[in-house]
Formats: sequence, structure tokens, C-alpha cells
Amino acid sequence: MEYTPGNIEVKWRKQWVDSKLYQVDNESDRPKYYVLDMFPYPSGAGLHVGHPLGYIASDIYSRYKRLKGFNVLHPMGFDAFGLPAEQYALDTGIHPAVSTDNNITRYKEQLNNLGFSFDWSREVKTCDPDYYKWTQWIFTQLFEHYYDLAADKALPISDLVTEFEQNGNAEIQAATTQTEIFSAADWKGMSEKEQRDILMNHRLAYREIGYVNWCEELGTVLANDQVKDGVSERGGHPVVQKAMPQWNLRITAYAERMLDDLNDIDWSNALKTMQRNWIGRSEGAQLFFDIEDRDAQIEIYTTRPDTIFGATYMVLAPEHELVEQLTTEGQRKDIDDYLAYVQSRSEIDRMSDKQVTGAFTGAYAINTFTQKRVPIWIAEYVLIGYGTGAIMAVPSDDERDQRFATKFGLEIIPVVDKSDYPGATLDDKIGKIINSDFLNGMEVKAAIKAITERIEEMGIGRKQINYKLRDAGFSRQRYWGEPFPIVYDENDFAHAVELEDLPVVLPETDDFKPGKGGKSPLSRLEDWVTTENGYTRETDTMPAVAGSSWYYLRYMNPHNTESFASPQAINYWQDVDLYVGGAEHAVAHLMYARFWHKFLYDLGKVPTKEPFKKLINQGMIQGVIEFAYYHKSSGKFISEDIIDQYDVNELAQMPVHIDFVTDYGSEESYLSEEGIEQFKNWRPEYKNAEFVTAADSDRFLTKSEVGKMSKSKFNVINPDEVVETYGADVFRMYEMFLGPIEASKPWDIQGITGVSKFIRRFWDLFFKNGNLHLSDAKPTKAELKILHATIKKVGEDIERFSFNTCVSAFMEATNELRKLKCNKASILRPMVILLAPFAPYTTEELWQLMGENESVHKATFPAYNEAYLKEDEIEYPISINGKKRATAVFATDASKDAIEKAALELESIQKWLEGKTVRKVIVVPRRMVNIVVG
RNA sequence: GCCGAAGUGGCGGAAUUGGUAGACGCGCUGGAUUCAAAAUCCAGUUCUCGCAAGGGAGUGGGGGUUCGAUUCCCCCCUUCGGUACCA
Repeated sequence: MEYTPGNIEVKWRKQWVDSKLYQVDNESDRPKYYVLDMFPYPSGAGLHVGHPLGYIASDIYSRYKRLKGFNVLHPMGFDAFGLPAEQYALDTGIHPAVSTDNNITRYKEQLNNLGFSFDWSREVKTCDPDYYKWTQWIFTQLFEHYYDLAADKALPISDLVTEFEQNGNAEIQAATTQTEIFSAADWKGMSEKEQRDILMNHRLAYREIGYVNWCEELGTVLANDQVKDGVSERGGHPVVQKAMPQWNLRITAYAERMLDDLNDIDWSNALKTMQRNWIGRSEGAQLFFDIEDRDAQIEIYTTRPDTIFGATYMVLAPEHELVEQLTTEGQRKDIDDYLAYVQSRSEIDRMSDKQVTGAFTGAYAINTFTQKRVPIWIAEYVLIGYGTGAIMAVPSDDERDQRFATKFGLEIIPVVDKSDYPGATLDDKIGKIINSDFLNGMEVKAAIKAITERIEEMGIGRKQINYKLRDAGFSRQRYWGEPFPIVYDENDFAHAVELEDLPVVLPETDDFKPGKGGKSPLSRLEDWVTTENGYTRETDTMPAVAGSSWYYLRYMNPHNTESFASPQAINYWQDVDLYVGGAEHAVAHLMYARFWHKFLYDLGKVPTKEPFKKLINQGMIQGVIEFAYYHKSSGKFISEDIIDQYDVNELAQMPVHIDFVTDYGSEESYLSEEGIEQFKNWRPEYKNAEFVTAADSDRFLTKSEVGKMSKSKFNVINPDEVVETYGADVFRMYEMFLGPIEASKPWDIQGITGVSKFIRRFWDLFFKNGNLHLSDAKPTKAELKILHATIKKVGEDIERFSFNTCVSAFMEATNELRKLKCNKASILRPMVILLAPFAPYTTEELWQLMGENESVHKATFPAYNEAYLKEDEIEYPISINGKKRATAVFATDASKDAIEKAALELESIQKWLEGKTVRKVIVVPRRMVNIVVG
């Protein structure tokens, strides 16, 4: 019988759906195992060969776990809200819901072609009201809770109100921006607005006016991680700071727990480090300095209080609230000029040239320890958002302070002697303290402890832990996202929408243009904005990370209408055992998901502290990028995400010209007329696109390189074509065969013939002259050895996610069985099961041809028998001084002495021993022999 | 700059606890089959000296530990990823 993957795939795909093969119950006597893929954003470009890499790996692992007797949850869904669909709608008028739906259909088809064992009955889409009802509900819970630092968990706001009414806030330790202390009487005397403002300062989801990254071009606010080098990550548009009321999530309340619990999860070092850096914990001291002739103090934060005797000046961030008050008349002009300069500096300027700039306020602080007057400066190198927005500058032991002091001629007093540590840099926290009174002679570490204690005794400051992590701006001025479950009353007080009124459904419109003054398109829909009881709705929508922060929980019980998932379902599935996805989500998504999970844990809604026990980042399959692209009329680069929304033909027809630059061959080759011709031959689908030639292209430069596969880079290889030619099983195995799952590698179709050959050869073991031809004869020792060695190897390699070596093992076994002309059912039957996770279609077909009725995917993974792997004899390498000179075969149970004696007598060894003395002979049984001569 | 990961034939990669470096596959070379090609099959393929037998070198570079190092330690170089005035 000929191997026809196309027919086999169609047949089994239907059969698997009809028999609900991959549907999984929330009850089982089998142990549970939850394998999750990061769900995709369904872009218009469809899948390329890079996408499925992680899905294939997780599918193999899921199938393996099923064969091993686990009840495996392996779901899939779509991260369906997001900016690209909205941008596409603005350009084409096609509603995001429509384009998203089309894209999802396409994705599902492509995913199914690859034979993934997803339980589609559990599919979730973040844009589905039945789903985002619960995204909104979790938001209302964040709104109704505060973080209690004493209990170290989230508690209801109502508890806080009770406490305020009874005791004021003196006893409360909470994650808050509230600094003033008030009594119960104070509280009761406050206006409703004052009370509500204080409560807002405590909520885990809170509204605050703040500076946000405003992108005029996109008409929206961007998260910090969506801004790169002062321009938007999508599109590369300029971003400026703008004051707007924003919803924020108090993720900083969870900083410490997110840091601590990293120790308990099985993630890569690289990823954990990234998260640790992002959280950016630092220990130090926060303290006040008096200001000369002023009734004010400067509060600063430092990690090096031990160097306080070297603090010869102070620096405030330009935006610091004291700047106005401190500036003397004589310095007024300097300061105003400097503030104007800072205003004029865009983010890009700040990033690209870090100049040493600043201005003197004219005021002096008193260094409490030296009693010297130290000048107070402002400078842009001090950031308003970190610590207290003010520093004590120690130019002797801080590189930035040193540069600054040198430029402006400020005093430098050395306070740390590092002569005992040659090679130590300025930043290293080592050395002996000098010129510092009672700290003199102490090591840095001891001095930090001593001075911090002294500061606390003196009542001028305290030990303080700071984090780089910022609270998360959660408002987006867009249409295509979850509406906030928030309404405002006539006093503009925010109220959470009650559960029975959820979801707040995203209203219909066909006008997706940004609203006026940075408002979302929803603000135009007046009927929707005003509720029945006269309240006003929040018109911003949530960012894309909202829906992806908890989707793994919804899969556990996706159709529940009473809660986000039933307690029984959550209790059964617990958490994700294996999470597979790209490293590009290392920070944002994984931080939010961990934060939400911990919050739900505090509420008693989930049983585990962490959502994802083990995480694997699959590498990217890269393409060769041959050119740059930009929007010709605006002269701006086009965001790849946005281009990905478009069909190839649409792109070619676009009034926006896509221009190509490349150094394929040489820098000019595609820029010349000839080069463009060459390119069009290579990619005929772009024959209608307009190209620029070298003369027009002086403003952009890009070289060819290996990089991300993306439609915008015109280097996409579509898996459908590969599947068409070779079959899904070959495609799956080839992607695994390319290399370790975590490594990135360029796609090269050439090698696929090796895998294709392998599958055909494996298939051919079962047939003779086109007919099934299996033997019931007893297997030989050699055949059993091949089988059992493969069972052992494949089982162990799957466990350690080494799928590329599994494929090698299959090839080896097949080659050997072929040499032995093995057609014995007792060997081939377990081989089919072994191969089933990798090649689900082919093995299912062979399994049925062997007369089985149940699916091979319900079989049991075979066990290996060590007895079959035993060798009678082992070939030993024999080395002289570590260099292999001969090999010799000895019985497995030969004694060390016997091996040593025999090895020394070998003719091929003897000649190396002539005239030398044997000093030592090392025999490692079953491994090797090394003879040391001299 | 800082943090992290990595560097092995012409190419993708293997070597799981320090024990025969280069498994498996691609490519290439030669052969079989064919009118021919594709496909398929067989053999060879780290470099280098040599007709061969047999030497020499070899896992980014330099040192070290060890009977023995791709693997452990120190220094340096390169590439990729993250991050960037965080006091």
C-alpha cells in the first residue's frame, strides 16, 4: 500500500472529531496533567512555519502523557482583542469582530491540519462577552480590594472602611499612596469625596491622573513596554507624556511575592532573571535632609547610606514638587531655562544622548552628618518616578554623580577605600569606609547596617525597599477591547458594575476613529455611555493583557455561567503543569498572569500560588529578512503587526507603497531596476507592488539578516504548502528535528526529505508488494534490543523535552529494522505507539491496518525491559595517556584485572609501550581503559 | 554599560553523571537502476600528511584542575536575547 498522507489525514481528522477523541472530562481516576500553549493573536496573515513549533512540542507531550495514563487538559483559544484588528478596521471599514472571526476560522483550520489534539469544546476567545464578563468581574474584584501588608494579602475595601471608622488609618499597613495619618474622628468628618479619594488610593484597581505615554498618531496611550526608545513599538510613532485620568492596577503590591515565588517554579534561568530585573528590588534607606532657611525637608532614597559623609550635594528631579519653592530669585532664570530645556527634550533625545545637564536652585540642604551646607540642584538624570525623585549625590562613589560633579565643579570627598580590592569598580559594594567619623574602618556592608540604625535612632529616616516595577496603566482609548465595568455617578464617583449586570457588552459601532482629546471611540456612543439610572460609563477599554491574564483558568470550565470556573473544576485541574510559548511574553503577560493568579489566590478562588509550574520558551523559526519596508508617503516605517493584517494581494494593491531595500548579493542589487526585476521573479505575488530605487532610498537602511518570520518581512513560509507536499506528520517531525525546542533557528526546507524518507521507510516495514505483510514469528534478540532501546530513549527524551533526538532515535531504529527485514507484529506494534505522539495520522492508519479497533492515541506507552538491552560483550576504547590508540572487545562481566591484563597484551598497544614505563592503568568497567606511561 | 543564553564538520545538530567527539539528517562524492532525468537503493564523507599501513591536529581563543575535559575553574573574544541614568 502506498503512503498517501493527504488521504489518511482527511480520514482521521473527521474520525477524531466524530468520536470526540480529544475531549477531556473534569473527572477521572487518572492523574491530571495540564499542558497549555500561549494562545495566539489571530492575525490576518495566518500561521507561518514558526508558529507551530511550540504547539507541536506541547502536542507531542500531551499525547505522550495520555499514553502514560494521564487525564490531559490540552486546550486552545484566541487572544482576540487588540490594536491590529482595530487599525485594519480603520483602513478597510471591516469590523474588528468580523476580521477577527475570519482570522480565527483560518487559524483553526490550519491548526487542525497539523493534527493537534486540542479539546476544541473548551475553546475560549477573549472578545466573547461570555468570556470577558469574567475579565470584567475580576477587575471589579481588584477595584473592591486593597492590599494589606500586615496580612500580606488582598482584603476587601469594606474591611478598610470599618477600620477607618473605628481607628482611622494609624494601624493599617497597606499598599497605598496615602501618606497622611488620620483618626476615626477625622475620617467621619471628611466629605464623601475626601473619603472616596482615600479609598481610591488603596484599591488594587484605581483611577489616578498621571502622566501616560501618549501617541498622537495612534490616538492612544501605550504601556511602557509598548514604547521602545521613545517611539511606539507598533508603528514607530513618536510618544510624548500627557496627563490623563487612568485606571491602574496596583501590581507593585505583589512585587515581593512575585519575586519570592520565582524560586518555586520550574522556569528557565534567563526568564526568571528577566522577571527579577523587571521587578528590580533594591534595599536602602529613605531619609530627610533639612533645608537651610526653609521650613521644608528633602526626602531622598539611597542604597548606599554608608557613603552619606561623602554627600556633597543634592539633586531633585526637574518635576519634583519642591523645585518651585526652593528656587532663589538669583537662580530663577537658570532654573526656568533648564525646565524649558527638559520640556523640549523628547523621550528619544533623553534615550539617545545622555548628556550631563542640570541647574542650581540656589538653595542649600544641611548634611545631617557632616553639618555642611550642600547645594541643591535639579537634573534630568534623577527620575521623578523612582524612589522619592530626589537623591543625595556622592560623587566619590557613584559614576553619575561623579560625572555631574566634575562638570559643575562640585566637591568630591572620597569615603570608600578600595585599595584592598584591586580591580573593583565604583559600583561594587566593597571597601573600607574613610573620612566618615564613626563609620571609619568599617567594611561597606557593616557600615550600611550601622548608619541605617543610626538614621532610625535619630528619627530622620528608615530602612526602605524599593522596586523598579511600576503600577500598570490599564486604560486604552480604543474600541476593540473589554469595556471597563465601571460607571460614574453625578459626583464622578466610580462604582463597579454588579455581577448581575455583567458583562458590560462592547457596543456596536462602525466608527473606530479615536475620540476627541484622547478619548476612546466609545465616548461618541452617547446612548451607551449614559445608563438607565443616569450614570455615565467609563469609555476606555482594557489592554490586550487583560484577557490573557486568566484564560488558563477558563479552559478548566469554559461554559460556566455562574463563575469564571467552578471551584470543583479549578480544584481538579489546579494549575498549568506545562506552559509553552514564546519568550517575547517573558515580562508583560507572565507578570500580569502571575499577579492576577496571586490575587485570586488571596480571594480563595484558586488553590495554588503560581499559575504555571513549568514553562518552556520555544525558539523562533527564523526567516531570512531581505529588505526594509516603510510608508512612502509619510516616510515612516510600517509596523509589522499592522502589515500582518493584510492579505498579500491587498498589500500589493495598497496606495501605501511598500519599498524594498536589500543587500541580497550586494547593497544595490534589489535597488537597481535589475534587482527589482529579480525580486519580482523571486516573489511574483509582488509584481504589482511599487518599488523605490536607490535614488529614493537614502532615508532608510537595512541589511539582510536571519530574523523573525513575518509577513512584513516577506519571508513567511506557509505550513499549508509544506503539509500539502509532505504531509502533516512529516512537517511535525521535521520541525522537531531542526534542533532543541528552546533554540532559534532559520527555516531550511532542504532537510525535510530526510524525515520524509524516514516516514516512508517506517511505513514500508509493514508492507510487501503493496500488501500488508506482518509476521507473528518470535522476535530475535537483535530485534528486541532495537525495540527496547528505542522505548527507553524516546521515553526519556520526551520527558526532558528533547524531541529532536527522539526523531533521530526513530530513524536509527527504522534503519536497523529495515536491515533486519523485520516485519514482526510484536516489534512493530509497540513501535507504532511510540511514534504516535509525533506522527498521529500515520500511526493511526497503521494501527487500524494492524486490526486494532480503538485509536492508537488511547493505547498504553510500552515499557522497556532492561534485560533486552544487556550486552554480552562491550567494545572498550584503549587509550595511552588519554589518547585513544586501539579498541578491544571484552565480556561485560570481565574483571578489572582481566581487562587490564588483556589490554596491556594487545599488539596494537604493545608498540606504544616500547621503551616506556607503565605507571598506572585506569579501567572503568563498561566504559574505557586508559594506560598512563612515562 | 549591566544581566542572561550560546559558540562543535560545508550546513542543522548529537554526546543525559568528566570516559571512543561528530549520533541522526541535509549537502557533497562515487556506484547501482534508467534511453535520460527525477525518485529509489548501496558505499564514502572533521581537517590534514600519506599510494597504503599509519601519523598529526581538532569542540571560539588562552591558561588551569584531572589518568582523562565539548562537559569543571579562571581570563579573553564573538553572536543572540533582555535592559538601560532605578540612586
